[in-house]
Amino acid sequence: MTARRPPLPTDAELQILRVLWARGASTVRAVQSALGGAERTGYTTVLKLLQVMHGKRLVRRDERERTHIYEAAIPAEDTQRRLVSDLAERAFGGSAARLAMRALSSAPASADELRAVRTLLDRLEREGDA
Amino acid sequence: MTARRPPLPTDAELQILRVLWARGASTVRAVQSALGGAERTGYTTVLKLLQVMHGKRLVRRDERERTHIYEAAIPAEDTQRRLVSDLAERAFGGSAARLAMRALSSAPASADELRAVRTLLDRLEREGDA
DNA sequence: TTGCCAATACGAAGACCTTCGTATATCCTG
DNA sequence: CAGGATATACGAAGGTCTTCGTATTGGCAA
Repeated sequence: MTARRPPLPTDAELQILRVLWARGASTVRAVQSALGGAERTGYTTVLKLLQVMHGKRLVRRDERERTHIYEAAIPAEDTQRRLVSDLAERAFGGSAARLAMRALSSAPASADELRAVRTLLDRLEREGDA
Repeated sequence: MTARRPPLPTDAELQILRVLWARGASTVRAVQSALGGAERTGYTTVLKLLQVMHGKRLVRRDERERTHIYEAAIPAEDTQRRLVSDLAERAFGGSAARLAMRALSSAPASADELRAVRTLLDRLEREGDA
């Protein structure tokens, strides 16, 4: 059997992953600061979360130094894809396209973003033809 | 103050809402059957869920007859929009457009669906110009 | 060396979700 | 009218998630 893919991150876990994706490998302390400091989240809370995430293989950990360094085990793109698929499954009968349309029509997107979507669409239709 | 909007549905709640959206107002028994019968979900489980959802105002209930009739309190479109916004917030820095792109590039969409997305895009860009 | 600060590990509390058992009421059939 | 089937109500168990307190260890400065 191959190494299992980790489960989808929970809410608090996703918050931490966002920090790790943005900052790259980080200490617990750095993650905690990025989350808004002690006002928002206690240090041991972040630590515990990272430990749990390590158990789930959502993050990797470098323990060579006393102060451990954590980094996301899975790129943002992959995780985002899986989150979207999950939502499509749960709320859109499995159709990611319907989900995408709901997303586009729900929030006002900038002209730049709309252009980017169109470019992507062009590419997808070309590939579909091929 | 105006009537509060209900919270986002949980997983099991969403499953039930999907039945109510598809079938319209239904009895507990009908929902349970639609979910795959007793093999999949016990009757009292569905009942309890609907009672909880009623408490959260996710569903409305007609109690005039002994056998209550439940219906979704919020249309599928609205709830889907809120679910998408929530995910955009949690995993895409608030950008629904980036979420849409991830959705489109993650799952193969049919040509029909791609056309529909393009049409929607046309409309959005027109409205943006206006 | 002693004592302090910072880090990790661990456990447990409290919240929410899902599931189901049981109690009770109501209806219908014979 | 009695008995069974079917309905609702309620409580509680078991799971997961998030939070934090406390214990312990390692390093460093005076």
